[in-house]
Amino acid sequence: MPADTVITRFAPSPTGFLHIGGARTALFNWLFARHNKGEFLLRIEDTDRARSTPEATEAIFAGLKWLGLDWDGEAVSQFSRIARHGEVAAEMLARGTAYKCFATRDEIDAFRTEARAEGRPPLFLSPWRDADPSTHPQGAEFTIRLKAPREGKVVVEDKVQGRVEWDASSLDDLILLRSDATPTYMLAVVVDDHDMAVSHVIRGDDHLTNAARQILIYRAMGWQAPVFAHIPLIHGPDGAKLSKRHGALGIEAYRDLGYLPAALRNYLARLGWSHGDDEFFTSAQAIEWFGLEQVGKSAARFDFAKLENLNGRHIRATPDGDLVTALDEFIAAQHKPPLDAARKAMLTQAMPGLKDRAKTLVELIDISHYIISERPFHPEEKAAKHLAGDAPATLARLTVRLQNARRWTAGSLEESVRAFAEEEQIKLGRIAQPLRVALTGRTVSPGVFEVMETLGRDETLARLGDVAAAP
RNA sequence: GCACCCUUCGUCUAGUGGUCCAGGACGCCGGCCUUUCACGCCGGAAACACGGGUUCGAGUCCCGUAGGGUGUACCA
Repeated sequence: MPADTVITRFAPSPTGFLHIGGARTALFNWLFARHNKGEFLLRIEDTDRARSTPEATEAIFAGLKWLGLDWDGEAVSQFSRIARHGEVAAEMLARGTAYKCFATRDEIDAFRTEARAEGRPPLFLSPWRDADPSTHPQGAEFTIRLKAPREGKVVVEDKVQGRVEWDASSLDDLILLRSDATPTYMLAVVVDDHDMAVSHVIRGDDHLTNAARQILIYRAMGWQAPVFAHIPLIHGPDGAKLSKRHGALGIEAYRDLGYLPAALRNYLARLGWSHGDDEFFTSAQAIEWFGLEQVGKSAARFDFAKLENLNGRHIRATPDGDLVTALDEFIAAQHKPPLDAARKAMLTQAMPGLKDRAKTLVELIDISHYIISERPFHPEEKAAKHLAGDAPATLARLTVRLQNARRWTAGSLEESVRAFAEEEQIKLGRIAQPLRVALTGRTVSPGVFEVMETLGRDETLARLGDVAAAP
């Protein structure tokens, strides 16, 4: 593989579902890799054994698959690489860029508490940094710390944030290997990113200061650091950090709400990244256009109204047959009775009139109610009003005419109903609404003549009969 | 506390010193279309956080203030 191949990775920790912020990070990595014809890798950061669960790992896989973010190769378990992490720590010890620290947790905690109380920086400077090995306590537990430079600057040339620098004195000697010999996140990411030949690290900007520390580890090992790009976080509608309490729903919640993966990708890409005034685009276009240069620096708020609008546009842009398939899968996922072939055919036929009226799959099912459900219908309360007064009598007269209709198409049906309204000297609306309610049980539906055509003569007449028979 | 990042309509954003009395999109308001509701179309209200500089000229550069965010773990 050529050295200039772009390799990105998404590295979630399996401590819960794939949330929307993680999904966007994954999306940006995927977009960047695909744009550059590189690779998009997946690594599960499961070194925290207490909090990691296999269920969460599965949820992340499922979430990425549903969103359509395919990764290259097998997902890597960070925990499985624990031996290699230990090896690197040992090498750093040998190189003199790390040291054993025998300070106990209690000592460190006490130091920090005191420092804070006195208003001093709570940076723990280990007394073991330059200790002679002969003074090391025998058999005592120890951690391995990075021997970080005490002077100078640490610079991150970030593709999104620009040049950011810290005084080395503000960074502590972070722990590389815990006292139980397991690696910390800092060590593990660096070793894994290096070994996986990751060229671009694209992640949330909550990791920006971590980049400074990680660069120190790269330096200590004499490795070349990857290109960093810290993208801004997504905030909740109230501007606060997106947390579970603030509607940071798992990706599957968006699926259940009836959003299309294509729409979610579109929306998420547009959150923080732009390509001029383009708002509505396909993933192929996003891949073609994507670049780190057009990623903004400020946090964005999640806005359901806009997602919904975009979703509606994607629904309208989806071929009718695909929409029926999506509906079928959606219904199956909800454990509802599956659609039979006749209903699927009706849905496909009616879809042009249906999809204009739905912004989500949930709404699409709702507006398709007159096809999916069985007669007889019990009209909704406000719909029933259209069946009051002389409406049933008028409907009955219309039914007779309909029974003799020669052609059963929306066009000819409209002709005869219009003619009927003229004879009765009523406005079309006076008969169309009762007709709609009789046929769908609702006041809202696609054009009533299309509904009749979709339903067919027998079903239409049967529903009209139901109304006539009602008390 | 300290460090770092951010700040254009309610929201997402365009804007890389003059073409910006700031453009688009969502949402909102009004209208058209119409058998309902949508879709579509037309129109409207709505923003450069504040204060100093630099410059002939600043939304665009610099400094400060305010507000927001992130980090500061033997968590990732």
